[in-house]
Amino acid sequence: MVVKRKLSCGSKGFDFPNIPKAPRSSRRKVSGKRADDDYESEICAIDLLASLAGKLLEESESSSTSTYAFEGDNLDHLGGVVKLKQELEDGYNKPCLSKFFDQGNPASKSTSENTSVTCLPFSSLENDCILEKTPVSDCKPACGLKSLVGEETCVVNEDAGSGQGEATGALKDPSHLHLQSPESVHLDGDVKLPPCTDQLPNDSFEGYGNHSKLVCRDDDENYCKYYKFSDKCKSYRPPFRVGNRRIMQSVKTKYGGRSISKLKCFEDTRTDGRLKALYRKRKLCYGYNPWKRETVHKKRRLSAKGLVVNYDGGLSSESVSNSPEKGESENGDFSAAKIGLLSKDSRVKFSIKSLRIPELVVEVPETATVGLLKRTVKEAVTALLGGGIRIGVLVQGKKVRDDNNTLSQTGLSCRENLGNLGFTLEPGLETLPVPLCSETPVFSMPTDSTKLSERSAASPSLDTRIPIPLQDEDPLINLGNSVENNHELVPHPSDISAADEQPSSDSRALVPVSALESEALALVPVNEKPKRTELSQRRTRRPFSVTEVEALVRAVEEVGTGRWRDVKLRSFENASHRTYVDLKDKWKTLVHTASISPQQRRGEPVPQDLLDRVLGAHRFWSQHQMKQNGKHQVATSTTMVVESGSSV
DNA sequence: GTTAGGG
DNA sequence: CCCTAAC
Repeated sequence: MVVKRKLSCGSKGFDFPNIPKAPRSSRRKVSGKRADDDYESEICAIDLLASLAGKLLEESESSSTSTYAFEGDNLDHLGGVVKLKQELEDGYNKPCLSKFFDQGNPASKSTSENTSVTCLPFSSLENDCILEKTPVSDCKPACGLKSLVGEETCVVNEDAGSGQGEATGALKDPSHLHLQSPESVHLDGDVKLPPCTDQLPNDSFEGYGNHSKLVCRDDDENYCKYYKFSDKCKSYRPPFRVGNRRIMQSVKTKYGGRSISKLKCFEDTRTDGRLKALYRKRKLCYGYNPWKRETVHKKRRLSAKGLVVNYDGGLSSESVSNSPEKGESENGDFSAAKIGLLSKDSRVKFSIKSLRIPELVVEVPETATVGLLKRTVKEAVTALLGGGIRIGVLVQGKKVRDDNNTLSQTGLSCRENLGNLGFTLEPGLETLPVPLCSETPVFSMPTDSTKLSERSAASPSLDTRIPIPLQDEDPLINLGNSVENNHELVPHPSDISAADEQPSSDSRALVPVSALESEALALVPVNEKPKRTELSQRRTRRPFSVTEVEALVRAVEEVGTGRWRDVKLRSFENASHRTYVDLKDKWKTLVHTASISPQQRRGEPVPQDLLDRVLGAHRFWSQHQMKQNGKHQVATSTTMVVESGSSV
């Protein structure tokens, strides 16, 4: 028989010292581990560029060419380097990149000296991230890619992080990709740069042969650099090589002034021709700031149908003139001059003004804020790119399907009119619609997925439907990150798709969704499989109002702590955005807030009387729980005694 | 699915 | 607000 005693106590009268709850001490707190693929979506833009570079290179190669495997520090033999710099910060970036280079990284210097070749001394690689190494083609490197910052660096900017907004970062119309002769290498000025562009090191995106290097950086001055060779070269394995390519990764990160360097090796078995970005720890490359939010730079306008998002600028690359007389780096580790693999002729320069995702469909309610819109678009782009994207090449408006033809065979050479070269972004093969979030019911999709798929297959358009929470707050505002809010809804008289080679593909980048009473909307990317990163999108911070706090306090006073579900049902049943975990967390912070001096408190002040009630309830229910525990123990032993003695 | 606690 | 272990 279990002895049960009723606790007869009011909400006051107990003033026991706070006694910690029975800790679940046995459980180990495993530090949050990030999925390896967390990074992939975040550098998908790099992936994209690299894929593009690889594609271009592939097409420029004749089928028999690779000779050398880049191994270890044999950078002298690199056929080329493509370096991409990406400012990333947990998917978002900040404008300034200078620090890393200010610290004496020699790689940062070469580009600032009017050389079109950025030479990265291998010695610096230990701070870099070498992802892949493959044999370098010795074919006539018909082209190279060099990205531009200012004029030399490619910046894939997902977030300008600048008050100027509209900075670099988006993907633009493939038709804007241009081929240029070596003599006319430069950007069309279509790429906008963040305010700190001038600080950007000239650690630019360059390409020679098949070797590419990707550099990304987050706002904590964390850098990752990736080297990658065209997959095409996989078939040209040096005799001494066995097995898969080895991939080395060296990541240097810095947190709070501390640097962490890691060197890893991977085996890459991938054969899909895409760059493989290998991340093992998100935090290795990105400072962890759980409150950071991201945006995508974009133009947007309100149309009759709704918001239209136009991605503008940001993804650009430029070919490199690999003239031997150039590119001798200070350290001379690998330069075009030393490489000597690149012929002086038949080189084609590409100035990729921009890439644009032809069609991106997201759904937002009218009441969504700009910040949420940005977030949504960012998710859409991330999902899009992360799902695997293919590059199509258009010449004279016709799609070039034979990847084995050389550029000249395709009719592309520096002597030809290259104005009609275009690139398209196409959805990858994996295009199963997957909900990105499930907090709320998924909307009906404006059009059936079949049609979307058809349209996507028939054109370079990509549809990605993304739900966003319907909220009245701009997370960026809440974060005090006001720079992004300088963006305005800019009326955009022209249809963003007007210049598209697919005029039929309408421009509804954003389709208004009927307002739902629920505070969150669902999204369904139509063509891309989102990655876990998207799935675990952090919710928008929604500070508790005093009213909510009061309701919470009242509920806790009534049902006690430890019954958060009841609290939720009792006082927050209609607040769909408040989960019982939220309430529990809020209570936790309330107790803490009430325990500290008013001077230490932040945010919207909570009336002292409420805080007093918090402490009172906390004390009471803590004690109550203790008594419960003690009673339970007594009861247990009593039961045991009874059972053992009852012989029943 | 809830709860507790660390991050 | 997220994540995870323990229930």
